[in-house]
Amino acid sequence: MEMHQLRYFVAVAEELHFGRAAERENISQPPLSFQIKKLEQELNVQLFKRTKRKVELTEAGALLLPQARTILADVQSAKDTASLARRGEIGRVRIGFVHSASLGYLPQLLEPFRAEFPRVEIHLDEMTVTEQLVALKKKQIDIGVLRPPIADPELTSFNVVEENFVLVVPKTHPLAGTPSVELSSLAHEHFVFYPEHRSPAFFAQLTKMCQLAGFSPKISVQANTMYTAIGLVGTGAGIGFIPESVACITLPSVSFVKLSGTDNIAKLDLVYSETGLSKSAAQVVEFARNLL
Amino acid sequence: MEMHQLRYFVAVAEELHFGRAAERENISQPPLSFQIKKLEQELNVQLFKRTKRKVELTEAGALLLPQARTILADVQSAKDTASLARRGEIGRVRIGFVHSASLGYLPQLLEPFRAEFPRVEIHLDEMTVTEQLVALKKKQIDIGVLRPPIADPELTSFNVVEENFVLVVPKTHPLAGTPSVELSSLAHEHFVFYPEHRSPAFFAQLTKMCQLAGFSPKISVQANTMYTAIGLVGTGAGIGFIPESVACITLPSVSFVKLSGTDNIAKLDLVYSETGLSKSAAQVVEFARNLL
DNA sequence: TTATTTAATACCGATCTCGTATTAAATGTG
DNA sequence: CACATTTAATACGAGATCGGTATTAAATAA
Repeated sequence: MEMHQLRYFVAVAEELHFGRAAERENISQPPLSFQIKKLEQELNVQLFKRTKRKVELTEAGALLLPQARTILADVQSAKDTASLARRGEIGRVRIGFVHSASLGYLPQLLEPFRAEFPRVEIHLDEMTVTEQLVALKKKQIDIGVLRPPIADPELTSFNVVEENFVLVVPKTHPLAGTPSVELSSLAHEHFVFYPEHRSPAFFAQLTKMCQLAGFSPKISVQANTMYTAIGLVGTGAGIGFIPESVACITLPSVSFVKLSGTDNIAKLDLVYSETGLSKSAAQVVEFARNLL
Repeated sequence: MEMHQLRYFVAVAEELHFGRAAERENISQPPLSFQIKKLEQELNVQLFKRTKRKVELTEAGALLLPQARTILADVQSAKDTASLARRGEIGRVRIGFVHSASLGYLPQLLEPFRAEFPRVEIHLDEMTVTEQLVALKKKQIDIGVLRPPIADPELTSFNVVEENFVLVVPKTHPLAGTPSVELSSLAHEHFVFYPEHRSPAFFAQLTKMCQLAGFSPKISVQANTMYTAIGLVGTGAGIGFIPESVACITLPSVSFVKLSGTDNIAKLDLVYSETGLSKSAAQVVEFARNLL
């Protein structure tokens, strides 16, 4: 049972006329008659009752017709799928991201992307920067969203978000309610920090930021996520830094204070490996680039 | 996109090895490679990532695989359908029947038939004898179940049920409760009869039966169905005849009495036209014949 | 009876598929 | 590091298949 035989069968079944069906299929009538006969021989059943004057479907033909149509439609749909896949408009993209990207950048990127590419399945995994770099190498994720800088020469990256840090303080702290504060005035404070092993570069950035302001931060406790950091600040464990976009999480026990001064910028980069990047992942990358 | 290309594609996708896939499809490796390449060219997308050492599906290939399997399975199912249709084990059979056959004969025939041929769709239409004969000619039904005799030489028929008539009388009638009665003793009674136009032969049979017993029946009212006849007897409109199998319908207001004497046989015939009988209808006819 | 319509048949040429032989490249081994 | 082995791709030729043209046979209509 060949594809063209099914096409021819459907054409004859719909036209009920070999000549017109042949015309519709852009072949001449004799080979069409031949192919129908061949199909009938293979199935060992008469599909059409034909007199010299009239063609009609047999019971078997009528049963076969909808199935033939389904098969041809499925073939078309398979072709469409291939076409979408070629353009990266269908597929699966696995994205790793640091927890702090989930509030600001990720929705900003993915909401419009999903609207334009509804058939691209996005698989999200919250991971540390370190984990993301490993997963990118192992091809376990296609794209990482993390805090720069990254050193690996095999990975491509570009900056997608730049925002200021803000200070989180307990409601009971003298700074609570202050519009802004100089970083250098915080030398005596105790800090809720982030563990070095999860994001060495981010840790280094924060430390260097403090040192440029003239002090070494006294770390009272380390929090795995910024959400817990805010919580810990609320319990009086110290004060902390978070990127502005995370400050949309408010607790009754904490206040946010602007940091004045330069070089207190929290960056977010999109990272991927050029080699073996899937078409749909490339679409996400391109989309992110155009968003800038 | 040809059928064999889909088969080859699925084989390679499952084996992930051109040599083994070729063996499985009973062709040699070069033409298989060629067909896959051709398919990729038509779809304009790479389906496999192949090094000289390893074959794996691309994203597009992985998306195509389930669809290809579906298509191949549907083709197989279409072949199965054709095979069943050839043997008359699938299809639609339209059966016309007189109302009085619905209680006794029809379930007796159709219940075991449906068990053996579950994919044959049975379409039932309650019709008068006259209507059935017309519908058979017009090919509106495939088979009729009616009360003989029939005269048409183009129709084939055989007897499927022979049963005695019983007498229906009101509970208040002197005969109520009597075990049996001679037909000839009913000359003075009024009868609930059946209209001649619905089944001329049946009407004639009943009339002749009475005349052989020595009287002409006095008809008080005519009932379209035997069910209404029983009801009318219950209201005191007269007494009536029904085939034994219909006597399973009881009303508190009526009694049934056996008729003694010969030639009071109600017959039911199965009728069909040999010409243009569908395979599945032929299966029903054969099944009915074997049931005897 | 004749003209017309329509599917089937006969035959030929072009294309396609498949097989054999061979090549090229990657991996594993002595 | 050279060599054997594995595996997919390439080259080419034989046979099958498909489709085209010309024609035939049969059924209907005039």
